[in-house]
Amino acid sequence: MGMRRRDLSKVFSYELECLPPYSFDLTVNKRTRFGVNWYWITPYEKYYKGVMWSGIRLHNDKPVGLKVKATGSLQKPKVLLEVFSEASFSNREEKEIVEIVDRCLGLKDDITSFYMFAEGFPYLKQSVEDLYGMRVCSFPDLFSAVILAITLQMASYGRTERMIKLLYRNYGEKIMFDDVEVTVCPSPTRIADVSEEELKSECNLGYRTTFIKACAEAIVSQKAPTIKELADMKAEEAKRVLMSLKGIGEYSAEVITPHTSFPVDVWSVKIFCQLFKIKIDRSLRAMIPIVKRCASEKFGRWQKYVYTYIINDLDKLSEKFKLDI
DNA sequence: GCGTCCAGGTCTACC
DNA sequence: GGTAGACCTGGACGC
Repeated sequence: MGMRRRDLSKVFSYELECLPPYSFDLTVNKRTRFGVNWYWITPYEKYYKGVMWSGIRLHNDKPVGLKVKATGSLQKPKVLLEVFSEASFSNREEKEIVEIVDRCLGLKDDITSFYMFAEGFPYLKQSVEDLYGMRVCSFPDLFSAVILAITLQMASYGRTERMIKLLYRNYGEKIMFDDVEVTVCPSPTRIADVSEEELKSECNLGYRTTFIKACAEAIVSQKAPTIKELADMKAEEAKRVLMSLKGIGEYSAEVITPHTSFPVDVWSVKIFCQLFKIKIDRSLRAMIPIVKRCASEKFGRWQKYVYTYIINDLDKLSEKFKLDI
């Protein structure tokens, strides 16, 4: 395979505005699932002393290095972004990069309204206290979202992480900037060019291989929308379009969509039934639509925030609310 | 140790 | 318009 490494240099910096309260640390360094840290943009990014080095791809697949840090305080937050690349950017590209980072950091989310809403639910009140300032992160592009959604299917946390890391290691790209090395997401073009046999054996993807490849091809041939296009659609429309991709069912569409959603699976449905006091009177899989309906009625536009705050606070919630996980 | 079972979802093929 | 059964890999469990 022999991954070439690109050396990038600084092109521009930008100060992003964000609505308080904002915790950069809790947002980019989510400690989900009992001490396990989840990545912000790539599993190979570096986070050290409040500074994040990560990388995205632009529309033309060109890798871009990001150095992001928060200055100021929870109540007077500022985010400083430095951008690295092999070549300079057009104004439009600069704008695209800033928009992606803004969205991935959830900077413009009206979190104060969510916190007021959360007052009405004891478990949310607790989570807000525990994770004060945390935002929901969006995805930089459709393909990285698709990779996560598909590798989450029918797999333990360990297996998901292994598949993702193999995909990034084998087919992603190494970039070096600010003396830090980061591996970015594979481009859909690269994955579309790899044979199914190779992809399957190199990344242990199992039957998910076909799904990943079909999605990569749909993106390359522009049959799939961009994240931005999905965001501009109505929520139901975005979900419908996502579900028309091979390997993307309801759960994956809800993981990927930039709109609010509640991506319950057979593992998390048990937790939500306990918190929402829903009686488990059938198989866990059959409980999923019931829990989803309940979440939609109770939480409306805050569903994704509710989901993320609960899932990221299970250590404390399970203790306090005696959850059987 | 070695087989067997089945999972944190989706598709296909049947009603 | 709804649902059983197959599907990769690999961890859990029975012997």
